Amino acid sequence: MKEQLKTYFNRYVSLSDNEVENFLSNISIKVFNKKDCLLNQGDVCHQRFFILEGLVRFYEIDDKGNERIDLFGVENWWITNLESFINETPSRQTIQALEKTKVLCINKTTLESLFESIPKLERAFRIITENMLIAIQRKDEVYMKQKSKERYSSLVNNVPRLFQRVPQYMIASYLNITPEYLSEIRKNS
Amino acid sequence: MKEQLKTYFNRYVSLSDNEVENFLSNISIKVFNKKDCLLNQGDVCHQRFFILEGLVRFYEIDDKGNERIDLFGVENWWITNLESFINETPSRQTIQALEKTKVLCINKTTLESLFESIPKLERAFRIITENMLIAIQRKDEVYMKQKSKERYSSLVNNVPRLFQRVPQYMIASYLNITPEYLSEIRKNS
DNA sequence: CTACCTTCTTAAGGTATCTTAAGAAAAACT
DNA sequence: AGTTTTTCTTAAGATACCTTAAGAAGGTAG
Repeated sequence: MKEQLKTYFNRYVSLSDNEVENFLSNISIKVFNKKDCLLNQGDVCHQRFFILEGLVRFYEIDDKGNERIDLFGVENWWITNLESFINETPSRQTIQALEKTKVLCINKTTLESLFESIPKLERAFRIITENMLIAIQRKDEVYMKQKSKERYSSLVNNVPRLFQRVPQYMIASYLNITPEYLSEIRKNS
Repeated sequence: MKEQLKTYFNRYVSLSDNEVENFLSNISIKVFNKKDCLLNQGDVCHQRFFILEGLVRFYEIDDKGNERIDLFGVENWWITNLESFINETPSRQTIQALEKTKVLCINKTTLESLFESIPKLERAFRIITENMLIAIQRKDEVYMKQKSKERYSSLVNNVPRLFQRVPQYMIASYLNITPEYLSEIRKNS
């Protein structure tokens, strides 16, 4: 686990063993079973989670009671509701484990004090946030510009593994299509 | 101008006069006329721009030759093609001035060396990036979940000033609606 | 093995939105 | 003031996608 984290951070900055130890001593590990929620809609998100193993979804429920999935989180991703985390406002979204999921948890004040003591960690988070921004902009490019059928094939081409781990109706929700129409699309392709 | 920048950064971190001076001595100022491009599709984006005065749009052209506006940049916003800037890959988007626009320009290596010499500046950019991420997630919430009519009224309510500065067909593009249909929506509301 | 629950498919009819085409209005030049 | 260019509107017909409803298939639990 220490190795996994070190390898991960070394993509962005070089942390010494000491710094990794310091980081680790400030975080906790939690395991969520399938269907458990890491964060409930309405609650303030006090933590950032780093997914060691497993899979989660970040979703919201609209006025008609339909779920809409914004994002899946897999191994080696940080996940949180950033708006709720930063402003300490109630989350409009839920984060739920879709498999048994093991995460690192770090809360806001701890993270801020770690940024003081390990500046390279703040750099890593600056870069990680930039990468998240790029990822969401890329998703938008696809989703704003393309029709359902094309969004579906983008996903098939870019993240084929997802289809083995997630039921099709959740893929549909993530693609912003009804499950019925996704079924239709798949029949004709 | 120095004051504008100082006020801006002080939202996030407290920079001393010296640090602001240091920052200023490393940047340049440019003025773009209406319709000038800050960045052309196909070019690598080597700079980040801070808008002192004016208005720009960030847009791309799809396969059918239609423009799609991702984002407007107004006073006190940083704008860049982050993906192109970070990976040094050709930009799929163009950044164009919609009014006479005065910007600060800072290039990548300069910014990185400033991060070394002024750690608080890196913190400011970490926070600025987080806020951009939140803004884009909020936009997505509206755009994925809501129908055209609702997207239009969200924009009217949240950024009414935009309508005085931008032609309606660009609003339509930003809302991901055809100009004809936006016209229809406005008629019935 | 049977029963239940979750997920996926099919099809008919409806609606939001686009496409095309044309003209009106407004703004920008000369 | 007149001409050109840009922007906005209107309307008819097309299409992508949704809604509803029902049943099929597959998994899980008693």
